[in-house]
Amino acid sequence: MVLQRRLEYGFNGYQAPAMPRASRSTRRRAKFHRAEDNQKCAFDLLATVAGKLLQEKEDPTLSSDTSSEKDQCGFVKGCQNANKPTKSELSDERSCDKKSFSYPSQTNDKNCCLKEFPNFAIDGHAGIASTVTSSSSVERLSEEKLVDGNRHFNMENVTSEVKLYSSDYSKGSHFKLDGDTSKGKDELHKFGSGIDMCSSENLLDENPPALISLGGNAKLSGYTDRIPLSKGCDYVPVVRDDDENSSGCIHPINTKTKSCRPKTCIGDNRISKRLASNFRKVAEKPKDDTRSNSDGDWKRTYHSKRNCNKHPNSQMNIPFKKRKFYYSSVSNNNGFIRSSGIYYSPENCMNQDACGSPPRMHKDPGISSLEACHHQTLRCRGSQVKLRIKSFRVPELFIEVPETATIGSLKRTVMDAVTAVLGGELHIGVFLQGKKVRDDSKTLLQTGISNYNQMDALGFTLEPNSSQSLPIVCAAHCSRPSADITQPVIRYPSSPAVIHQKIQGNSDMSSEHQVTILGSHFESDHDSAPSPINISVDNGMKDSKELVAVLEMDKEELAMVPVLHKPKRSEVVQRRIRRPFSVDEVEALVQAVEKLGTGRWRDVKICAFDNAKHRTYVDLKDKWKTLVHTARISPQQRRGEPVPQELLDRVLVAHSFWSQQQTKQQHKPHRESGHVDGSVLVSDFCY
DNA sequence: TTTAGGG
DNA sequence: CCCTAAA
Repeated sequence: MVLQRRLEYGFNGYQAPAMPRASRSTRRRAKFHRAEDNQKCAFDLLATVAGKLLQEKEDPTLSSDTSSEKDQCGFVKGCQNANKPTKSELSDERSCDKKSFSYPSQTNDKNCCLKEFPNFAIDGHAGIASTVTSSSSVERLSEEKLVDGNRHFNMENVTSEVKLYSSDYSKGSHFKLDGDTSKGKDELHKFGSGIDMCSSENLLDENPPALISLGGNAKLSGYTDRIPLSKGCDYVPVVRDDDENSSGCIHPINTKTKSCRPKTCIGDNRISKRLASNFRKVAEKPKDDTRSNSDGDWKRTYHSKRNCNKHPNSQMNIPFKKRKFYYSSVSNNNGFIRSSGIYYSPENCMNQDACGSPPRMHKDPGISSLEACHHQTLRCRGSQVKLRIKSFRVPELFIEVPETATIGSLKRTVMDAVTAVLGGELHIGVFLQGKKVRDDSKTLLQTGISNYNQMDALGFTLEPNSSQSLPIVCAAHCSRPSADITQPVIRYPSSPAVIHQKIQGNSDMSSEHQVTILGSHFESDHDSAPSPINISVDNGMKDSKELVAVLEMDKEELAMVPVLHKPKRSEVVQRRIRRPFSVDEVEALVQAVEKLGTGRWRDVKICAFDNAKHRTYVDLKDKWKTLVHTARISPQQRRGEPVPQELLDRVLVAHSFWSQQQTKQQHKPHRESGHVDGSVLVSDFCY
């Protein structure tokens, strides 16, 4: 149920200047200290999406697993004498535990309603409006779209636009890319800035979307760096998606501040800081695997997960990744940005006849690939082909935020959306005469690119990586029967059925026209590395998610081909979903700790949570920590599902007891691991 | 890998 | 829950 009316912002692609990624440390600072910081990166955004979605979409398998009942007494008896069990003893414990105690079933099943949360759709249709949203949102969005002729908002940077849709007629909103002319030329040379999303009211009438001009370098408030933006922006009219059927995939984003979030929201802003380490660890945490496994064999699950990680489908569950961009560019007198580290190697084409290998991109790791040049030029100088990218277009984006959202959060959301698009791993597609050139082994000459007369027919596209960029959350088509809660129910729409899109060609500068200008109608590339955001468009234009590079002839400029820094796949990670312990789980934990004591979390895990794949011994340790804390605070201060006081009392007793035991053993290091004391005392806990 | 403890 | 030093 929609609790709030939301503003929905449609972002058509806009000129993509270098979109920086704040350093990790910066992000962390920003997250912790500046809630309104516009540097909040897209990772947070996506992580929030993922987390929210996951939370809302509990594992149906676990949720439905209500058959098991635990035999508390059996559990205790089985472990009664296992105060300090050896490995073999633990094996015995396990067997007895399994027989007598079953991991409490999940009870916190939740519906999959996502519409309460702001929906955020990143739709990579280059120049074509599209909507990716939940069905519920779609309805609302569609209604508003159909009725709302005003409130559109265009944010354009060269060939881009940002549209804002709102059902609220009383207000107007718009964004603008704030050209920062206050900075000197030196600033123009810097990369790493953002876009200043300014908002004002009553600026829009019922006509057309406000178009925002750009000049100089746009900035995003809060950014310390500047991105030089190309001048001479041209505008693209709003092209809206009026397809009521636009549904299937949603990208919920919680843009609220922490205080505004639903209590169960887990999409906290701490996500990104853990990305790096998670990237490293995701594959080495077998017990982190919470994938539901009917046979309870976590090892098998572990292996399957490992294998799954190598599988494309698995990668598609990875919603975001750590990205690092380096910017080192200079702008020439023409205002173009030159990336000296990326260029077509002349040697590859000097001797085209003998050049059996395709032109290779030489990439300086220190050079950003997002340096969208003002113009992309391809020309032939003898046998040497030089290219320059004129501009990249950011696919249109649709976001949805509550009306109560702050301007700052709105800015941040927009920034995140843009960053998410630009930060994804991209591939380069080459189009010639409207046909996609698929054979990488062909030479330019063989392909015809070296033909000067056909230069106008050459086009480049930035194609989001199918496994990483632009994660789209699919709410309506999540077909994972044994969905692992920790494995985000996130997928990239690879089927046209997932996302519907229409082109509203009501303007002379529609996206279609732009594409026409590019000299190509884009052929579908479904058969080759299906783009995660392939959109079915009824005009034949496909791969609309691609960022389009405009080619222009330029006889002066050095060839430059922007290329995105390719993040390592191993950096992809997803924060585990928060799954509060149920009372049954707490009870199981308490019993296990009563028996085994604190400090033996692995044993506790094996003993009481062996079948709970998503509970690691670290989790259990953490839970015990919180339980002790909870037991010590007043009931009024406690949050979440109330834990029976009886359990909390036991927690305190067990905790004090085992703390005492630890102290004793520290004073008696010579003593055996406490079998005698333990068994005697532990028996007190076995009622 | 586990434990322990801070974040 | 995450992260990580230390064992």
